[in-house]
Amino acid sequence: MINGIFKECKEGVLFTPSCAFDLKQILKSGQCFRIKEYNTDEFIAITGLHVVKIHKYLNGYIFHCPTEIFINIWIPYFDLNTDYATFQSQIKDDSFLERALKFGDGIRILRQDLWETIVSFIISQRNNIPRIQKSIELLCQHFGSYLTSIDGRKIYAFPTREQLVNSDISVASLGYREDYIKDLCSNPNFNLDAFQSGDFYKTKENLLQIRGVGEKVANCIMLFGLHYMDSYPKDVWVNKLINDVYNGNFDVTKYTGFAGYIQQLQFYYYRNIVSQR
DNA sequence: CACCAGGTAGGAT
DNA sequence: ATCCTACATGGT
Repeated sequence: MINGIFKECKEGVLFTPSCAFDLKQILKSGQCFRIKEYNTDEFIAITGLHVVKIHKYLNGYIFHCPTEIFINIWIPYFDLNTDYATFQSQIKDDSFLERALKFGDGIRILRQDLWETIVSFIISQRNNIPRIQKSIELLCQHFGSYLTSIDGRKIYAFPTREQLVNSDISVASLGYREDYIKDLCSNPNFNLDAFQSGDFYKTKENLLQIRGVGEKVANCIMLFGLHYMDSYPKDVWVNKLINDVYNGNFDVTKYTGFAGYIQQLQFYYYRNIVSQR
């Protein structure tokens, strides 16, 4: 682990970050829709069939799980083996980005489950974040496997394709996106292995074959579900910011190797602060 | 009432 | 190839 240290404690694992780890920022950064702060400084994170309670403790976080699970599941999920300090040190000569970094210095790019990411970002199109979260929560509650209970809250896994394919998913009120999800679940040609080639353009081409996936959603899936760090999704906020701050052109090639991280910093700062005035 | 939300498909030019 | 518009739903 590069940006912090961890050690066993009686509740599980105490993780003390040295760089770029703030759960509140991460859950409000728009890359994931299911990390929840259910009480002040008490969080639940879910990936695949794994659930963990995390609570803030001193200048770190306690993960309520065995050390082995922390190492095998949560270190990769929170991308703790990537050094964000190196990325951050390359931000200079750009006062907007410097302010964005100051505001969102706890953001990391998660390594989320691919299937969940595909479905979630199809739902995200022309939608707003609270409603996306609600729809996804309804899908999980109605069709996902029950995992466990944390402080009285029942936790469900994200539904598999098999769990969705013959279900009436209208309870999630996805609007016109419901058809996209149905198509995805029932398309016999769809196979998650198609996105594991390791080639940026081939992978994007394959993603664009999915009905409901265009340029922007494909880039989100590439960044958040496949960890292509050079993917730079342009949504309404990023387009607005490029116009307002950079007079219409932002040279992303300056940040090769971590363009997606730069995008997250810009998105999080602009959406939460600058545009609120 | 109009307008917006982490856009895209399908059709017209 | 590039431009245009309809699109479900719920919130302000």
